[in-house]
This record gives sequence, C-alpha cells and structure tokens, in this order.
Amino acid sequence: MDECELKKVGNLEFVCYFQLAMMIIGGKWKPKVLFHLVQHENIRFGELRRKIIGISEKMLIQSLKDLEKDKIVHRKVYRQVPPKVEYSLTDLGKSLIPILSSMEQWGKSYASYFVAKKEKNTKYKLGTIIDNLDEQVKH
Amino acid sequence: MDECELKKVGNLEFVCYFQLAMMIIGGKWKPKVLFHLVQHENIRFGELRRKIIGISEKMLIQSLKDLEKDKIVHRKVYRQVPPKVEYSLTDLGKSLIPILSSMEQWGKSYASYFVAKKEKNTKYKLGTIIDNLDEQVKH
DNA sequence: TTTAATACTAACTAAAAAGTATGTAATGTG
DNA sequence: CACATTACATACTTTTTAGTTAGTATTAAA
Repeated sequence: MDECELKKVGNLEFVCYFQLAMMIIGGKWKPKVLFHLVQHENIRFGELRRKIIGISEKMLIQSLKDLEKDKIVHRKVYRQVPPKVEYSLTDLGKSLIPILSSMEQWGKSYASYFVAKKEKNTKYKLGTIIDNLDEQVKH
Repeated sequence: MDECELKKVGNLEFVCYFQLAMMIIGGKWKPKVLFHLVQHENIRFGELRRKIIGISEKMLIQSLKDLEKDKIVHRKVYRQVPPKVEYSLTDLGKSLIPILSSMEQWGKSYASYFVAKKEKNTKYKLGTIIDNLDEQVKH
C-alpha cells in the first residue's frame, strides 16, 4: 500500500486508492444497485426500482448518475414512448465484480462467526465458510 | 449472491452481506484506521492520530470504538500514567486484509485507467487489470 | 379528452455523519 | 503547586446524505 497524500482522478479527490474505491461503490444504495447490475446484463430503470426494495426514484437515479459519471455504468436510451432506458455495467464496472463478491464473501464469514459464537459457543475456524448461513441468520 | 431481505447479526441490520461489510469498513475514517492497523501489529492511540493526517480525536476513537464493538479491533490498556492504550487487529480483523488490498488494487487500476485515457488517449487493456484483481481476491 | 405508463427533475425536509471546541482524570517532574 | 502528557468524553455546530412530495414530457389507447 502507499502513503497518504491528496490525489485526483477526474472529479474525485482522494488520499489512498482504497478510499477511491469506497467513493465509487460506497453509500447506502450504490452497493445494491451494483448488486443487481451484476445479476443482469441489461436492466431497466423501473425494473431496478422494483427489485431494490425501499429505494426511492430519486436515490436510484442519483446512484445511477454517479456510477455513470464514474464510468462504471452505461446508459442506453431507446427513443420511444413510454420511455425505455437500460443500464448495464461497463468493462470498468465489470472489473468491480471480484471485489464486490469478496466483500460479500467476507460479510458472510463475518456473520457466520457470530452465529457460531452465539448459538454454540464453539470455536470458529476463520476461513471456513458456512454455506447454509442464510438459515441461521435472523430474518 | 443472495436475495435481499432484512437480516440481523449482533447489533447490525443489513440486507445483503455486501452491505454488512460496508457497514463495518465504510465511512470517512475507518478505512484509514484499518490501513494503519494492518501496517502495525500494535499501535497506540496517539500514534494513530499523528499518522492519520486530518483526523480529529473524536473521529478516531469513534472509529476505534465501532471497530472494537464489531470485533475487528482489540484494545489493550496499560494501567499507567500517562495512560497507554494499544490497538491491534483481531483475527476477524485480519481476515479483512484481502478485501482491503483488493479494493486498494482496484482503486489503483481505476486511477490508471483515467490517467492512461487523459494523458495519452491510448487504449487501455482492462483485461490485464481484471486478471490481476482476480489473483488478489481469490482466497 | 382523460388516463396510463415510464423515466426522470426540482424543491424542500429530515436524519446521519463529521467537525470543533472544551473539559477530565491521573500522576510524575520541575 | 503548576504543568505536561495521554486517552479519552461531552456538547454543540456544520456539512453531507437521504427521504418526501410533487411535477414534466411523450404518445397511444379507452
């Protein structure tokens, strides 16, 4: 890793590259938007809105606009009425997939650590991932 | 990856595991605190404060307290005057290292993409980045 | 002519996160 | 006895982020 001095890429100012990544994928909704963009080659605005429960239209376009500005997402407009707009990951966006899934993976192991500790007080070996974790986590 | 319904682990509520990870390492200062905790086996409060340029004492303990609560960081108090407190990563905290460095790595490739585009207008081969990332992330 | 559908925009409010400024405890040293 | 050192705590303000509500353009169908 590297030292911490102010850098600039495009319109983004940051100190370390880690922070740069966080600026792009961080926040309340962007991770979820990215999640669904990974799942679908192309996805429409309204489809996304329905899939991401709880998101408002404002937050959704805001996230999409940010991601588009950062070259993570591509926006394709079909000139028709009612309008149709499809969103998809750019190549840069697709390069995020490994880190997204490693975070997902880590989140799962983290959760399973607590489940293991709370429910059985067993010693948990870090690095092993409980596959049926979903069943054990409170919904 | 998995569906999006409300889950709970400890005091944290989240929808997908990715989000859980973001809740733990996200924010303005936690990434930087983690960065330095990775670099040092043990590090004192004041040392951290001096290393993380721009952080206030309030933000530093807030970050440390959060990380401690989430079992990422261990706090060791030496009963002496003036006080001495050392912070270190727990095993759970150390398990974060791969994802931290993969984010760092991604941030770097992202930055280099823009540098390449702006400075020479050369065509940048994303494929090589993606391959490198995969190596970083696989564990 | 009204309505419906879709993908937004804009103005405003509320909540969360971060920043600032000051205070505290404990004690060894000058 | 004043002062310095260290690791915080507390109250308060500012800034950032998110949420709410309402509105727009376009056209085809009822």
